[in-house]
Amino acid sequence: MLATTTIVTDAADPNDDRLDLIFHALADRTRRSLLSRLANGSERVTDLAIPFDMSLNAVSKHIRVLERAGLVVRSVNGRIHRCSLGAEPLHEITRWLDYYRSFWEDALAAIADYVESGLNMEQ
Amino acid sequence: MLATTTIVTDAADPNDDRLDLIFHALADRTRRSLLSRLANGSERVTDLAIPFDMSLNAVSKHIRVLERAGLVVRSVNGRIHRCSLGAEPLHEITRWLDYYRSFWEDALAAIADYVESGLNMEQ
DNA sequence: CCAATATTCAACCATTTAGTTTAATGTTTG
DNA sequence: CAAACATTAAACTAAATGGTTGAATATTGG
Repeated sequence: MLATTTIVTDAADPNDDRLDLIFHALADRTRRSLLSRLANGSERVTDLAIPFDMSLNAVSKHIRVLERAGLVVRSVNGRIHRCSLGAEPLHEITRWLDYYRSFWEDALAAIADYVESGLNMEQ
Repeated sequence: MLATTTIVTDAADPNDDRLDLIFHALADRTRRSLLSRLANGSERVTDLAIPFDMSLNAVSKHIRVLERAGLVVRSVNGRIHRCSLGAEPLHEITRWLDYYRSFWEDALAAIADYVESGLNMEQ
């Protein structure tokens, strides 16, 4: 059954700030690629930058974006900055998805029903 | 145990284009709010725009961004454009998450092990 | 100590974004 | 048909983004 709660704006929800940062960080293939590299283990900034066709500085900036989102954690040891994956955002985004998945699937099921029954879906 | 596959760039992967669009679309609270509205059922553009403190045109543009990402599907009937949720992106993003979740959890477990065993994680 | 290394900072540029306002387009309806 | 309605199009602005280069900072090693 469809939930009846109407979520309208959630204006100024502090969670929204985090989701903005997380989704924005993931909306770039270079950054997603960096994450997939880190899934194989932590790496220095310089090493992370090697395979990319852009300056070290650019990669450094990308890493900072990931860091702001909590997707990357940095541990500084002398001049070496070692990056690894951050956990919370994955959970956060998973929670977001899980929450909406039910609505989504309900809504899509409803649409499928309309289609099946041959009714006009408009109006 | 940690996976040994090294994913480096995945350059020009057509899937990346889609993920860019999807994550970008989700990286805005107005758009996420629109999606949550649509989870309660399809709506006209005008109605969707009502609760927001911005012009109808701005909302119209947001809807187009969601549409490009496949998150919203539009069915035009006369002058009325009825919007509803699109399914594939949810699956796409879920697949992405599921794929990386294993690496993620492995990596995080490895980090936890280091911490537990009191070893220096750098180098 | 001095040079090389690892990384960021700062200033800049082109492009995209998110919003605005003012038309334009097409559809209903009295 | 003419006016109201639903929506997009177009042109514009301010701010953010993704990249560059060149300098600054701090650490390490010979």
